[in-house]
Amino acid sequence: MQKIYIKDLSQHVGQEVTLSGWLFNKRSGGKIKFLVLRDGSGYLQCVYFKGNVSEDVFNLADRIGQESSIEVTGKVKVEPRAPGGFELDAVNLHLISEAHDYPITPKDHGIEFLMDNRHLWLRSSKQVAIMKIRHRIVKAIRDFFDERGFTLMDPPILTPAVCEGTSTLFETEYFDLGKAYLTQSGQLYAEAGAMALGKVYTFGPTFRAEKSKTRRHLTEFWMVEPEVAFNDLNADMDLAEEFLEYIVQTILKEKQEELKVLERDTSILEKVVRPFPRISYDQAVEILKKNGVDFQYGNDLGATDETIISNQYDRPVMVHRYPTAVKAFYMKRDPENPDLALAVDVLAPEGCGEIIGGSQREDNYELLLERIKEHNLPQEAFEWYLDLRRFGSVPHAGFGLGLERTVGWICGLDHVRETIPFPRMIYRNTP
RNA sequence: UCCGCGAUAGCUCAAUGGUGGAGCAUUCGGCUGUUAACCGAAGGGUUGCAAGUUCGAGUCUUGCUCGCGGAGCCA
Repeated sequence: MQKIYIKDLSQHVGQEVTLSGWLFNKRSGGKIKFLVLRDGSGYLQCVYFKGNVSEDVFNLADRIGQESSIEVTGKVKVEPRAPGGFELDAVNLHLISEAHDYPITPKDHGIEFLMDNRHLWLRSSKQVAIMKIRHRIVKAIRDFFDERGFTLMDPPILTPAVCEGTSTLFETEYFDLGKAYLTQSGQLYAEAGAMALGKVYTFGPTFRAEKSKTRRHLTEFWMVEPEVAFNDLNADMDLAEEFLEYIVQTILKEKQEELKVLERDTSILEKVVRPFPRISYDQAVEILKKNGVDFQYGNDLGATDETIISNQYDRPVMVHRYPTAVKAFYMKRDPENPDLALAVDVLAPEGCGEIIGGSQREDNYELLLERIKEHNLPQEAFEWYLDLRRFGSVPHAGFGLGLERTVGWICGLDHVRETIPFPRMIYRNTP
């Protein structure tokens, strides 16, 4: 028999079909049982009338517990009273594996309990919706760059130490070569790729051993990092803007059902269209001062500062030209004011904070070497990176987008821990 | 790392320093249209760990452990 999934039931109205899945919920009358089946593609209410099935089947329907795996057979009918609009008039029930005392009941649970049971929590309808949206965002990201002539280029996960200090890097032994570290970013490798292929993007997991305990931080998260030869900061911002619009509009178009499960207010997402406001760091500081924040010029924007700024707008806001002191060594200085870096952060609305950080890169050999020395970085570790400026250096720019923060924003979640199947955080690395 | 809050039944929570309860879940019974179904009954406890105050501690004090919220940190 052909395998049928719940999402395709509209094509089988009036037919007798068999579906397999798990018992999601059960309600019963004396001679009627409502078994809600889930199969990963949807939910289906199956009705067992005492007179329509054998006594064994009816007793089985009465007995099995939540999350028992089953195979149901019956006739598909349109039924406005059933969730989803379709119902199965069941004639048979086959038990695959019986379950009892499933810990996650259809009532409220605390976050600690749910996180301890993350492997089971993933079966809940909201978690299923989040995972489907995450998947679609990943596809939208790849489609966007693939359709625009970018080449996906995977950077290494294991890297030598190249950043300032090792306190935020996860460390591991690497044969006779000493220590290796889990990557924090594929950017420097993406720059090498851009010099080879013009337009590249990296997309993979990155790791930060920061002792951050906030709703926006994971120790292991996914980042997509495009890098484009001959782009300047403005072109970088154009790309970021088009990219975010594409992702949000794609999800709005294709994932309405999941957004509804998540009770997401989509009117906010509908406003995410170009152009996004672009303000300089100096203008951002003015906004903070107008809102009564005692902000020290030259500092980086804190979480609450970002919220105040993004609340001024109904769509993502791009803040550019930060003081060089708070930004990375490889960012190019603004030729009109060497105290500023040609950097941009994109802040998502609704207090979600930074989801993109990018910059035009320093392409001058001498200036880059100077910055490496200023930051007390080991020059020998950067010789390969300096080579990119020795041999055919060009202006180039790129950015990094945090996948989990983006998923959290689009899904309207208040914590990134639900945006990845098995989150890794400072105080949790199980299950 | 800092500030704040918390830990009581499988889960979510209640309990004036004086006999530890409820809802859900589980088990049993009832119900032919339920929508987190409903109705009736039963079982279920080393109140996170250790010490202290007290005639008496789930409740007050101290320490520890674990977690949660926030901050800092965060190319």
